[in-house]
Amino acid sequence: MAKSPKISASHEPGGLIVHISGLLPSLSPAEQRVARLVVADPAAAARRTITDLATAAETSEATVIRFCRSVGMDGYPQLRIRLAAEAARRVEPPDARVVGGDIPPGADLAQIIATIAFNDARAVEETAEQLDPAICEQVVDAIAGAGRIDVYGAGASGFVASDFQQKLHRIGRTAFYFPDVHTALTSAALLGRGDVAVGISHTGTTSDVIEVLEQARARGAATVALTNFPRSPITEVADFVLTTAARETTYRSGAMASRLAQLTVVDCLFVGVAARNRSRARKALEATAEAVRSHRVGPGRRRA
Amino acid sequence: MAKSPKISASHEPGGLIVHISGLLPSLSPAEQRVARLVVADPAAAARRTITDLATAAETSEATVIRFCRSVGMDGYPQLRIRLAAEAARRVEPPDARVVGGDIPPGADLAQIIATIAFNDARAVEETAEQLDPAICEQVVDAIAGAGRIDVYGAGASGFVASDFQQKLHRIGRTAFYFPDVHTALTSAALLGRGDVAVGISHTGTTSDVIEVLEQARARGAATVALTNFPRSPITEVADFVLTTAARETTYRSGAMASRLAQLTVVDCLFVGVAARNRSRARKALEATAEAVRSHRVGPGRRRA
DNA sequence: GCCACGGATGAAACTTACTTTCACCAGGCG
DNA sequence: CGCCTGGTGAAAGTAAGTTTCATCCGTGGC
Repeated sequence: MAKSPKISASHEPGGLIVHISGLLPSLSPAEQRVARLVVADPAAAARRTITDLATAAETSEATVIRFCRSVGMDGYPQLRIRLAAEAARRVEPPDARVVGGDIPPGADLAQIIATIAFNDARAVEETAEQLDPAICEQVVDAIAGAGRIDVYGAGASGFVASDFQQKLHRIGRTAFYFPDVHTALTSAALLGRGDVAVGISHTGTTSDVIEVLEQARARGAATVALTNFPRSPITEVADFVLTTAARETTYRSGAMASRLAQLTVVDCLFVGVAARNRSRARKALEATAEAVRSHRVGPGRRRA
Repeated sequence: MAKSPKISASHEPGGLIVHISGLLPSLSPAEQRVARLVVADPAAAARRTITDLATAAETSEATVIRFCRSVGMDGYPQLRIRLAAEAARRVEPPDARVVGGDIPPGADLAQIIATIAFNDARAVEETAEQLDPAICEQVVDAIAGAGRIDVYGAGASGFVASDFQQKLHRIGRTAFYFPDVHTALTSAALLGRGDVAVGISHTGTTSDVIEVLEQARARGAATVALTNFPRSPITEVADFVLTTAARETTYRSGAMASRLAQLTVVDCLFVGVAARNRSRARKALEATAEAVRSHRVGPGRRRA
């Protein structure tokens, strides 16, 4: 029985379409008509029902099924989803993104969005890659065992600092953030051995933050710096230096990508600390979530 | 009220999966079970028959159909094909990283970092993909031409709100943020036609923010909602709805990835507004940068 | 506490899509 | 000329998908 010439369906390296066109000549006339339709527009074929496709190929459903078997599929539905997958794969690159650079003057919003997202995502990824787990570990240890944690930051980095403080607080660590330098200095003066001070500054040159960190260090607290520049002044007053990897672009300023990168680092530290005592952290989180529950309204019903 | 906010319903080029996870909370329990299966493994779902999937989700075929309709498909076959296409597009199974999931108890810091960074980066990318430039454009227009802009947000979203306020302020737009609900309500009551109110809430269920936005809308201001869930209550009081696409994981809470996604959206709006009047924005930015210069120390200073 | 209401749900009826069977036809060959 | 053979579609059969509808359950009004 020379029947059922099933061609290796399981593995068609060049793709299903290539595979089909390869054995096109070996198909019967009616099947060839089907095959040609499929090859011409896989995506469209995937959308059609078997009856539809049969009609378009001027043949019967039975032939379409036979075609499916001929190219190694189980049946029509399988062919359909394979075609859909195939079609999706060959549409790929819409890459109009402006890499790393500034936004061009004439850019439309879609371009702006793509550019920002790309740079933001890359900053996050690259930051993670260059983060030293060993140093993170030490910082996490310090924070997890700290009597008190002060987080400092000014301007855009202030948001990150504030966020970190709030996170630590939520899992039951005693943490503070001060928007005001004077208060921060006062607080730093009250730190001591066993406490931790975290200073956040993208440029690493914010004198306020450096000053406060210096004070904290003088009092015996462990100091941590989070900056984009490993050689910047802030690193000189820090016991531990964590760096972000944002290639900040010129004018758009606001340290946009860097802020995301900072937040990522903060999140890592946070999760690390929380993991130190899972059950306690979880309980604290649940308690805090519960606390705001009454400020939530029921989930949205679909609009009629 | 609820005059159908502009949720790009048909427009979800950012991926079906993202779209579905955004809709998840607005689905009924049985539909959610289906949705979770689909999101967890789109490729596998595409291979299943409707009966199969229904059984796996411990529900009936009818519910699966309802689910298809809920996410905007015609029926099951269409969903299947879209899923297959989707699954094909996202290529690699990310090796050790824990996708979208929680951090495993025994994870070491390197793993934690990789996981967080991956999810964060993805949230940013997927958010950008599903953002509707047309709606952004309208929002940017509104903000660029607004007499006054109020930004509302509570908890974690409060940071984002505050950040947005600060950004707008830096380029010379009159913007406010209020950490306190009462003050916010008061301010909202003073808004009027030509003003813009932006409400940020990851879940879209924060009653405080909804309330304030509602007030603003009643006074004639254009209202913008930024949330992860396109069917959540906040969208009912918003003229424009912008969505993030963070698949927030369970316990680690704090809406970590979502916050980055929110910031990305905020940045896009910011740059969009700044681009409306480049020279003025640039001048404002330079002025603000100049203002803090004296708080910066020279690079590589030796310890003082 | 009762009842009306509306949404959620699955069983079953129903429709459509897919698959198999089978009879037919055309051509090739003894 | 008759018999086989592969290709084909009509029609029967089966499975998949869709609709309908009765039931259930929670909610809010009285």
